[in-house]
Amino acid sequence: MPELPEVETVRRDLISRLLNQRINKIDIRAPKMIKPSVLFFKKNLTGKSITTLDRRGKLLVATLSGQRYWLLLHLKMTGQLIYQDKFYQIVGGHSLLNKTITKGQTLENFIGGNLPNKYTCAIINFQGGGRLFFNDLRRFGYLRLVDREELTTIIKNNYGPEPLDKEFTVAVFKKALQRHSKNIKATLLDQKIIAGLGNIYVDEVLWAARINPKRSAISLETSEINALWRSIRVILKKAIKYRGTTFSDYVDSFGRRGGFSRFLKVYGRVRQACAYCGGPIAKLKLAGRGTHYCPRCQV
DNA sequence: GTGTTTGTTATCAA
DNA sequence: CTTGATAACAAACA
Repeated sequence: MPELPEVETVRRDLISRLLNQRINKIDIRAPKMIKPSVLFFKKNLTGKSITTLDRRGKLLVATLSGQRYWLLLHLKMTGQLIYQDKFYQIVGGHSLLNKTITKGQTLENFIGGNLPNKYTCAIINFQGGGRLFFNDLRRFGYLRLVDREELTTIIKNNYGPEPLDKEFTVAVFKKALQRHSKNIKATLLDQKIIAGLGNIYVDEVLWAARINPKRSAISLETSEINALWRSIRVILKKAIKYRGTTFSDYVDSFGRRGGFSRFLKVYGRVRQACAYCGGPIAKLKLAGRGTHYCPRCQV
């Protein structure tokens, strides 16, 4: 599931690969995922280039040349953005970049096979021969072209502070938590309160801070808020460093799995031993989501 | 056929 | 106003 570290990994890689290249041709295979319409999308994207690529929470925001429209890309649950330049070739049934595989990557790190595949929803072709594939098995994701006003409104109405920004101080965090009486799991999943966390990282940061996911946000002590704030920062940064978590479908822009999966302490580890106390990790449903935690450590 | 997986939005009830 | 629960979206898997 692409959350902040996964989207950030894709963003950084794409910046170094496709910025300022002219978009030549757009191939849409799943029209429902294109907003406001395929016709409008093609008309206003063709001939442009992406001049900057930013991220707000889990949303990618591409500024287009001309500064009239912005391209929003959301991967939702199973979306992938895979970029292949003109040097890609087929090796052992997989689409691979020569340069990448010589750096010590193995075939096992790559999933997805040749592109396009049956999950390819859109292909953006660039002048230099590069191609950006937007794949989405469950088709929840979207590509959306917006003007400046829509962009401002969308970001203002839907996204709280960026957890890795300087502005996200522990004081800001504390103030936000104290406005909510719902459980801390649901609070951290709320993108308006803090942007970018999803189900995996919420479970992980709560375990690291030893806070029970059922606790109400407003009930947290100052020491617990401090611990939680630190856990969020440390875990997100480490997850970015290791290029995100692959649990099912996420891959980076090279089609590679994330490296953070082996650092997961609770997510997907029900009945396995807690790294703190050795007791079994439990699982329950909270905020409509599978919630993993250690009942002995997280009180 | 049933339940489970989740990012996000919509809807309804309390 | 808040919250919580549920469904919807879509596809795969056990």
